[in-house]
Amino acid sequence: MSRRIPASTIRRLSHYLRSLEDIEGEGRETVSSEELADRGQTTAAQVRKDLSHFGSFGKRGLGYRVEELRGRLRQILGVDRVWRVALIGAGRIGSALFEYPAFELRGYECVAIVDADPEKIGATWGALRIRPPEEIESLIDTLGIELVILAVPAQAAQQITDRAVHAGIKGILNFAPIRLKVPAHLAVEDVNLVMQLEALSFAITQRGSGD
Amino acid sequence: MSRRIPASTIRRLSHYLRSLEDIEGEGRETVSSEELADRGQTTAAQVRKDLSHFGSFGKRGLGYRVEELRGRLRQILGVDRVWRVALIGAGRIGSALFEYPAFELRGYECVAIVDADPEKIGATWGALRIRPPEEIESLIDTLGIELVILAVPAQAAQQITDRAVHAGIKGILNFAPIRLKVPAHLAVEDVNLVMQLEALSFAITQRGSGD
DNA sequence: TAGATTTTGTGACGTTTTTCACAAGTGGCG
DNA sequence: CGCCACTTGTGAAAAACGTCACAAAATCTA
Ligand SMILES: NC(=O)c1ccc[n+]([C@@H]2O[C@H](COP(=O)([O-])OP(=O)(O)OC[C@H]3O[C@@H](n4cnc5c(N)ncnc54)[C@H](O)[C@@H]3O)[C@@H](O)[C@H]2O)c1
Ligand SMILES: NC(=O)c1ccc[n+]([C@@H]2O[C@H](COP(=O)([O-])OP(=O)(O)OC[C@H]3O[C@@H](n4cnc5c(N)ncnc54)[C@H](O)[C@@H]3O)[C@@H](O)[C@H]2O)c1
Repeated sequence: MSRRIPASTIRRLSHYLRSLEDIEGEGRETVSSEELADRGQTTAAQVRKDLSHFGSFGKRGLGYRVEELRGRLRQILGVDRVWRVALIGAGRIGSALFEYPAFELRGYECVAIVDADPEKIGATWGALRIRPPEEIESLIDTLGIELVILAVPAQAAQQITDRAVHAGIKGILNFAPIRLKVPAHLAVEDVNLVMQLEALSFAITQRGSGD
Repeated sequence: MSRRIPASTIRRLSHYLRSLEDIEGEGRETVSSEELADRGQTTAAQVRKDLSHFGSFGKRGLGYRVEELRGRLRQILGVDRVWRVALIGAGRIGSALFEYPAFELRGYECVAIVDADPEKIGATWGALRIRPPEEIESLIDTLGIELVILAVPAQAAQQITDRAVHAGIKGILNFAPIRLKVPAHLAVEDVNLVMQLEALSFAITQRGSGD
């Protein structure tokens, strides 16, 4: 039951949640920390330590009730409710994301799409009409949007961010390869695929030369 | 000059490299650890420690010569050469990635596209023709492919991986939301956007209830 | 009920990573 | 040249994170 939670713990909690869904799908009722560890590339002690930051959810000798733990994790991760999301940038990556069903399945509901291209503004994607950037603030405000998926070119990203932040959003999933300047309290997750490719080439290069 | 390098160091090195490119674009010749730190959301001491794992590249009193450090980082990260990449899965995310210029700019050159859909096989994207999965091994072999960008549905991912690994690839950028089973020496980077959204909703939820 | 068996929750411990602090280089300038 | 201002590189200290080991709780068996 501690205060500051390591980011690595949060990542693992997401894995545990996915594993629990799988296990529930298999019809199982309980699960041990050891099994969760096996499915998540970690150790049983780590699983228990991770969970212990938030309380004690298991029964000694038995393990965890799958359904209960799943509910607890959803609560902890804040996915026990619907999050209203705006997609800003209806380009290549934006359209792939929009059609990706996994987001909505997890409670992230895209309720607005914004793009600056006059050719795109007004077009309909699913049930949504693409809106111009001028409407960002009012959309966020009237639709109660808390999260933004930012998929615009790098040079537009900071400006859009400032406006979204000003309108009261709470978190950003940022695809633009820049470090956004935001108030300290705001949550930002960067998706940087070039960095991940570089991690791969480093690992491969290192391995070859190192030992 | 140590042996085992933290993953967080590698991530920061990528940031430093990008910052150095910006700085070079601004026409500057030298840079201090402090300025690199400011641009990278870290500290000057951390920058110096990160670099010190690989040697000493700066001059006391002066800082680092931008061009030289950039070259060293490219060498360290293994991006001082071209990496041949296969894109497997020519769907929504695959097509966004294929058209993303940042990869090629950094030396990741897509030299093959594979998809299982008969409607897609044979189509041309840029200068490439989409190949059927049966050809994975021979493409990897004859084209000298070392990296795979895996953008197929989760249920196909492991099978494709096994074949690519068998054919000798060295790293995988994996978009499928499963943990791939690969030999220990193989480099895998997972892109898991749902996990990143969950990190956001956790941070937001936590902040609200915590303090 | 007693004893064997299982598995959690957690304090203590060990390792990794970050931060700190400063001696030692470097160039500029009077 | 000698001093000053600046900045690196790096041991040592601190903090963060992960692992271990075991008492405690729960079930099962007979
Ligand atoms: N394509 C990829 O695979 C990929 C991968 C990782 C990151 N990214 C990053 O994601 C961002 C978008 O990439 P993309 O490939 O989809 O580019 P894209 O050009 O296909 O799409 C960008 C969209 O943003 C719109 N836009 C531009 N300025 C805008 C503004 N001020 N307000 C609202 N909309 C605006 C454009 O009209 C366009 O529709 C870029 O920052 C890119 O670096 C792309
Ligand atoms: N769309 C997104 O925004 C997004 C985001 C993150 C992760 N992902 C993941 O990326 C993967 C692809 O997603 P998508 O949205 O592009 O799906 P998609 O259905 O649009 O594309 C998948 C492609 O893979 C091809 N394919 C299927 N089986 C194959 C096989 N055995 N060999 C070769 N090709 C095969 C299909 O023909 C299709 O073209 C999925 O695992 C998904 O979970 C998608």
